[in-house]
Amino acid sequence: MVSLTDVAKLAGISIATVSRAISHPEKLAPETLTRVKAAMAELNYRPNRVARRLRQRSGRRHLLGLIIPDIQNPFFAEIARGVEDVAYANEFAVMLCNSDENLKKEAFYLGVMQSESVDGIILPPINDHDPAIIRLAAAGMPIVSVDRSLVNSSIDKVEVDNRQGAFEAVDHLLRLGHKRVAMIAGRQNVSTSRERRLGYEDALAAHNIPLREDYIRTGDYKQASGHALADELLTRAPRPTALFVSNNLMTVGAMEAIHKRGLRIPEDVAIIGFDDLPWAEALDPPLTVVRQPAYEVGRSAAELLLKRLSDPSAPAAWLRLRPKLILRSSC
Amino acid sequence: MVSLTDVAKLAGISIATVSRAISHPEKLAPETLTRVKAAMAELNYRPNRVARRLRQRSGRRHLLGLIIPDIQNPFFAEIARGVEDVAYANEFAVMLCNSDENLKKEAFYLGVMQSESVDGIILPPINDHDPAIIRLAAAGMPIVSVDRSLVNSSIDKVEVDNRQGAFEAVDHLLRLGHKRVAMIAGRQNVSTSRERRLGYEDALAAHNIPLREDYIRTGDYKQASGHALADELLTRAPRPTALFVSNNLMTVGAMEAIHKRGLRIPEDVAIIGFDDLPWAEALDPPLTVVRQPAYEVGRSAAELLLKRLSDPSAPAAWLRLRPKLILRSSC
DNA sequence: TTGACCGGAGCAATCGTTTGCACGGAAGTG
DNA sequence: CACTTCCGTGCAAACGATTGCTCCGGTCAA
Repeated sequence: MVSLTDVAKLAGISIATVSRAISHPEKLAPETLTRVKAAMAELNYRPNRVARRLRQRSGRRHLLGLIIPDIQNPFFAEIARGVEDVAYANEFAVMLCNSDENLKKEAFYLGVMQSESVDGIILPPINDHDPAIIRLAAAGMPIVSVDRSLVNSSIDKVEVDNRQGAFEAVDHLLRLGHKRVAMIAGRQNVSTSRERRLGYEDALAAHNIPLREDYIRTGDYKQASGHALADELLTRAPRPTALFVSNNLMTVGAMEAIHKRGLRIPEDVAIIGFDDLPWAEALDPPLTVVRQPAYEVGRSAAELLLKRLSDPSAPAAWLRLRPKLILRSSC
Repeated sequence: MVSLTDVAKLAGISIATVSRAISHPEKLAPETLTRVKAAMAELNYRPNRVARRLRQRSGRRHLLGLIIPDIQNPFFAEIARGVEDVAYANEFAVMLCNSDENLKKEAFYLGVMQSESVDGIILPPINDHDPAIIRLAAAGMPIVSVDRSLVNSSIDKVEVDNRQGAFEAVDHLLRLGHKRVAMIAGRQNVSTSRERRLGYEDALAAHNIPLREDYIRTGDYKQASGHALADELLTRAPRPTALFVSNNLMTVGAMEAIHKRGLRIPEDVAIIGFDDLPWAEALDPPLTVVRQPAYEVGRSAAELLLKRLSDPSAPAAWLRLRPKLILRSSC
């Protein structure tokens, strides 16, 4: 690797001046600057990001951390793309890790990121009280929580209006005439799942339909869970005529369960999912969903984080994006 | 951040000894070791990875780079998981970037990785001659190419037997009695696409079916491309009775096109895709595919890279994994 | 003429580790 | 008892950058 020293030697100048040629070019005599630039070009010099990060104060290290539950979930993959695109446009690198919704794993990666001297971290908290995050934020690490939120914390956050989204979904079903709408909910210790459930309840109430507890089943987030819970719900008497499923993978699982029972969608059972899928169009039938603007969530989070770095004392920002109902043919 | 100095002070000892307590504990007097350990625990000391990487020689820096075309493609997401799981099991961090199949972007990220002092890089080359990679490898950077290969280079690689996979797919169609099997191929400047096309030709030849050039269309890798090319192929006279599509996203696009024309799968047109999808089961109809062991590709690549780091002079390894035909209901 | 000021450049400390070398004392050997 | 050997530890030099401070020569105003 070519270092400052090599460039300095070639240009016949001190390394301090070479360094300034990069970060404060206005401080050099024009003639010196061109000489240094020529030397850098000749040697194909590239600053060493590691050394730079070691020396730099926080906020100027050009590295940011992103911890997501699972990169194989298209929702998080889309967030990741949003974050990355903004990051690289600003010459930040991104360090990405998967927590698998596991607090220990998350804590481990938070440690790695600290130890890698990231400028800040973007992540969906695993639950409302995620202690590792709260501690880290209190210690001064810039953090932006996305998707889910932490209770009574004053960190920057980007969320989606889950309650509203769920309301629209269920409202749509009810307007189509469905009277028996069941729900497969997600882990109730994450804010999004709770809000989606509230939205479901709101919609029922708005249509004067009594809430039936046996029409609500709570799972985790995995495909298998959606499959199993749909199976259960479809044995209820009377059988629900529509299903509202709280996340993408569980929706796919639920569709499988419906197909396996030989029921037709939407004739026998209508289904609507939270989160869009890139191939929702090709599913059987094309799936009606509440689409979250995941890319924008990632983009906004990264922008918020960069803003925070340049102004650490600004009040915490709270962005709330609107989801959108996408009608296809499953209802 | 707590540093070696803090621990050293608390333990009443020099930083050199504290450092050795971590990397060469056997060199310390047992009593000293316990004292140091106690101090580290009390202060909750965590070594600074940046400083460590700056000092360490290549191969012991505990960071590896992964450049993939697009994290939103489930195939690459699965590879990424394989890489990450192995990496973190060995206490390596992973730096992940998306090249978008763009040589410039790739070259940029290769630069970033060099500058981040990664120990090695895993990536599918964008094309056969990818100059930036070849140059970097020649300069001594350990590189493992996955999925696709570089011409006449002696770097470690992990591939899938694409020709065999394609053969099995098309052979399956022909055995079912299809006589007119069309193919949507991928970019012919990547090895995998070419091999898949060869496998297609092999199968036709094995069944004594003449190759019709107008039954082959070449696209890129995107959904839209699959859609458009399927549209074209379906206007051929006589119309193909089966489609073999060379990658996952194009397959979804092709399915859309078939549906849009009101044709039924598999009655009017059978379809078989290369690459599995997590929700292939829920597609209309459940999609028969050639499944690549993507997770294993990632895992093996990471293992190969780690092995390479511990033995830089070993001859280049070349792993070839077998894909598997997964029968569902689209044929 | 003198002193203040300024622009441009270099010196050297610093970030947190790792590690070759030196040193001191204890143990072993003849 | 003198000499080597060895073990445990510390000193200090790296790694590659950034940056406060100093220094030097020139300009300008009084």
